[in-house]
Amino acid sequence: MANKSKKEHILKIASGLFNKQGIRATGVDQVVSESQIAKMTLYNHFQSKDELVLAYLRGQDEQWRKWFESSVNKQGTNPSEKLLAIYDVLGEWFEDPDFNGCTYIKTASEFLDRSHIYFEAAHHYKMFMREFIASLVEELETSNREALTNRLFLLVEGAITTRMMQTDLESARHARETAEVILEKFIQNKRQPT
Amino acid sequence: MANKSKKEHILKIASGLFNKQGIRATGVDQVVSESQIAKMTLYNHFQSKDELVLAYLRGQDEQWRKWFESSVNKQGTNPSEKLLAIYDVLGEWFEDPDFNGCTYIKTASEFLDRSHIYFEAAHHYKMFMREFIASLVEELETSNREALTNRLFLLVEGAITTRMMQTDLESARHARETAEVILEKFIQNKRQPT
DNA sequence: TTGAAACTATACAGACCTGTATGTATAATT
DNA sequence: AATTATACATACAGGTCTGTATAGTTTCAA
Repeated sequence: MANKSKKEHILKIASGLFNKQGIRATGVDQVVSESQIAKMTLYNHFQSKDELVLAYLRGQDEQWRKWFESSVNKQGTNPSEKLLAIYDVLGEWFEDPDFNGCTYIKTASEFLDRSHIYFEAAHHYKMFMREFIASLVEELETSNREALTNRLFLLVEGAITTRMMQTDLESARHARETAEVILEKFIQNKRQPT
Repeated sequence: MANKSKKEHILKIASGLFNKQGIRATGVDQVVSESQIAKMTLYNHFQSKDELVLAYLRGQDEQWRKWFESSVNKQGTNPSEKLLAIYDVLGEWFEDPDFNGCTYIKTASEFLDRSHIYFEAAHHYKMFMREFIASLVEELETSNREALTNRLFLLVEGAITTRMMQTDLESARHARETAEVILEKFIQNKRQPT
């Protein structure tokens, strides 16, 4: 196994455990034993568990967002279609048998202190989602872009949370249907009569 | 200090710590020292940390829901007013300087295993919120009560999550404004002309 | 083939965790 | 006055945690 890929291997195993069990519940020893490496190898690549966790948070963002944004852009051709596709892609995510909720909602829940470095990271990465919506809304013809962004973002977070909590297994569809109503309300109707 | 109130005192201190720091991050020793009691006193009242945690989850539900439902019922006189009042009351909750997010979203985040007793408890208590909405929707004249309940519930959970994550500090207002649009869409317009 | 870099295994330090054991103090009840 | 319940302080068992120390082994390039 090559030098660089060993670090990636450790990070991959650790990410899986953090996602499934939580950060506090996952010890370095478990990461070591499941990665089948020596403990010192981990500490050669990561200065501390903190650094490993931050790499995990960064990696999840890169990986997940790449998948999410490309999936959305594939499904929709114009901005309002893309905005609605967000909820369809969420639905695909929810159907993944490995779906374990949103890394950042979970991390913020575990480290609620706003000045904690993990909370800050979680907040930071979560804002990208909001900005992705905002960038699509920007392309729309509507009077109040910020208000629309807030509402659509709210629906995304609600869908993720209710799905994670198992309180609404069809939350993605419900969010989409709600988004449709909201979008209609905000968009100056420019549709061609068919 | 009376017999019964000692148990309540311990539970109160523990609940504050669980809420602020999380369940895993709060050790029995800290509960003991901050309660200013002997460790054996805690273990005389609670068989284990598990039992203390379950008492915490139960207590939060009783306490919070009593406050929430009575606040909502105070603010609204008819069902649709009450449904919208939900988001105003959420807003009041969010302004509490001790606001620390939803106990059950946090607990589910910390103990993601669906068969874990804490996750089950969190899910259980969370469903009461959904049922509260459903009971109000029940009184409305509308065609699809379940669909409306799902949407309003989604907005509640989205508002709580975005507020906890600090990604939308006005989420209660945004949820309310969204709920107004949804409600209008679902209710057969029976308003008297004014 | 030699030498540096990376990895391995094992042991340990020091702090934390949950839960128990022991013995004492206090106050109400019998 | 004796009993009972409750609380107290202290110590400890046995396990976990993060991180380090040490010494031996593999890998790979010059």
